[in-house]
Amino acid sequence: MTGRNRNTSSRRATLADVAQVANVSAITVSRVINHPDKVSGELRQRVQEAIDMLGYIPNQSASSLASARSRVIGVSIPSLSNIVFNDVLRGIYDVAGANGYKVLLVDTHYSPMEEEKMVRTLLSQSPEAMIITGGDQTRACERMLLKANIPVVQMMEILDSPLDMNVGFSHYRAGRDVALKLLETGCERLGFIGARMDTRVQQRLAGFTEALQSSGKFDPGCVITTPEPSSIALGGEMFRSLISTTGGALDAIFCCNDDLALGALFESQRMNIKIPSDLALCGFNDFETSAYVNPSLTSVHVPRYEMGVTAARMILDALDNKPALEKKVDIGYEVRMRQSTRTAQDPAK
Amino acid sequence: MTGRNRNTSSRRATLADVAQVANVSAITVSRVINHPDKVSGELRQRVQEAIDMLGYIPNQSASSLASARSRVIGVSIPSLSNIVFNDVLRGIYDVAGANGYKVLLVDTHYSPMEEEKMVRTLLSQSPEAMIITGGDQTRACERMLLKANIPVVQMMEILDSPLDMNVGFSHYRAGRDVALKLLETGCERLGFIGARMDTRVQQRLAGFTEALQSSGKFDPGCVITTPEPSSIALGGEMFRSLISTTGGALDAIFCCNDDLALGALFESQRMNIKIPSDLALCGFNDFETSAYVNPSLTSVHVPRYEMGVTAARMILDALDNKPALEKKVDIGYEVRMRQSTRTAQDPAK
DNA sequence: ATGGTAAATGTTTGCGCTATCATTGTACCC
DNA sequence: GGGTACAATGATAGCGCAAACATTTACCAT
Repeated sequence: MTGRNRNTSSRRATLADVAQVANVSAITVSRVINHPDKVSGELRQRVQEAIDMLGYIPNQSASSLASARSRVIGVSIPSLSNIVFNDVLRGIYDVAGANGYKVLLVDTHYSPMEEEKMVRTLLSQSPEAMIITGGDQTRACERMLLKANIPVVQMMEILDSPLDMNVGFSHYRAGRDVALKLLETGCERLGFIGARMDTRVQQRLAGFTEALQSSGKFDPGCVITTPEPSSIALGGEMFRSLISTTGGALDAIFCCNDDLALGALFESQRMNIKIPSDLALCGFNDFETSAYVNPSLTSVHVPRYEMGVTAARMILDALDNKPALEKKVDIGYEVRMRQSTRTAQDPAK
Repeated sequence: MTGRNRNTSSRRATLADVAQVANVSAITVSRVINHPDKVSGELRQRVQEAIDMLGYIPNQSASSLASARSRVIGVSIPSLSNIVFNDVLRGIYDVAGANGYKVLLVDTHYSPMEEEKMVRTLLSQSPEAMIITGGDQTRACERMLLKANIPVVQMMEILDSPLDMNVGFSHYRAGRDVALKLLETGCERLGFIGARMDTRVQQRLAGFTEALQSSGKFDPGCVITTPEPSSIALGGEMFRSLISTTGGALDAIFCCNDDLALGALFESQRMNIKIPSDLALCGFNDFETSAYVNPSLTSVHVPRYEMGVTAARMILDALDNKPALEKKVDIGYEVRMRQSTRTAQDPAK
């Protein structure tokens, strides 16, 4: 089979190949793909047939280069394993995909240095916009993002001075509200279990601490943290450790996320500690498990999917030059009181 | 500020800009970035300074176009919300990232038609390789993938005739093994709860069914399935429903995944059904929760992270023209017997 | 008829980069 | 001292596409 190399089978087909088969100019093929309304029905059909025949797939690199439009949104998250980001990503993908945008996703492993590298990688793809997590970027990373001159959304938390746009909620207030709610149910001695201790967890702890201090009930000896990543296993270990160091004198424990809280809950069952009568337990993020476990777990619910959707919509509006309604959106949260904590009416110990 | 448009501040810097500042040719700058060993130390430093000064970030579209290398691996998964894929993705990202590849990820929502569209999108980015899920592609999708003439890995399940490479395990054998293990512990009447019912779940059910039929213990009335996506809530509902239709005569239930199994477990606690003495329960995928919940949940453990790593490594080897050790890798699985099932020695009911 | 307008299609050019080949400089050998 | 070998750098061309501008045709109002 001579000529195999220069024919349809081997080389990837180009616009020019399609144009030749359809007996039109290359730009007409381009128009059929990008602006079909600008081509007559007859030609449109002829070109489409040639495209199908050759199995033509446009070369997006060439298109991006020529048109300065990549149709890519860069997204940076700190962890692929933390399922908190799944829902957020789903929101972003749903909105971006429905509007013809691809998502290029990177994982920074909670490291600003790595984030800087990853953002550079993303920017080299000429994304039309970026969605990044939190406000803890390096100076160099901020400079790159500003210089890129594209819409940027920082998500997950509310920032004092975002680079551009911002959607999230106040982890500080959420942590404070948890403490207040626990106090309301008659709990006096409150403990805290925290892992990873990224900025958002630190803010939760700060709010929690502040609420306790202002009612004179803060005891640093009841706070236990670790830089290790959260897991159910770790929650169990830290629970056991906190119970032993405090001599079992705690009324309630706030775990910085539901992984830890579920680990604590399961461990408490093994230790024969009654939840909530012996000890109340509160998590954060409100996983589906938390609502169904027995006793069900009090947690802070966050509209993560909606946050992803909002981030993507803010980006799209900015790209469409729509006047942004707000550059900063507080997506809120809700403390969901369940069986793992006591009720105000029944603060029995 | 005249001239602002043509200077560093506004327009994105190009190779030529860097070259001019460093007083070298453009190709030298390119070499500093891509083949630094081919440039003398002095020039390399001068160029690097110019790059830093201008905040130059290469345009990957132009690079891809000129070099026919995109450094992109396309990955297609059926669901972003199903956390089973998190671990797999983590494996892929870790290996791909460490080797300078970007991952372009799409979600097909378990639809072959959507998968076809998404694969077309991925191919338009000229990926150097593709990792896709399962073997349930449309004919057109298969044709596109073959025509692209790049390494392709189909993952998650073992296929009879993969398009190219394949890593996964036999869901059929896993389902069969679960049935056999449950029979070994003295369970006679086995039920099945399945949701989503994608091909892999169907294979688990087929294996499960086959094992029961060959020992004359299969009862289709004990099988309950739905095309809805799995969730803990759904697991609870289906459990309640299966218990009521079978009149509570079951010895054990195999849930097609751990979401459903945990939902069933939590619901059984509320219904005051004793696990495993009244009823044994087995899940699939072995989430972390399953090992720590009380009673701990028997489940089928799958090395998902390793599967992702293996998929990426197979791709890299193929791209390096290393002789692939095997085109098909069985990553295996393991039925982990825990407290939610009985033991062979103690088959008490 | 004449000019004017708009729709349909084509020609040219350049996006930013790298492969390829060409050139220059430098060390080294017999 | 003339040749060989190789390292370092540069000039040129072209990757595939779409923006910008040009041309053709059809149709209408005057």
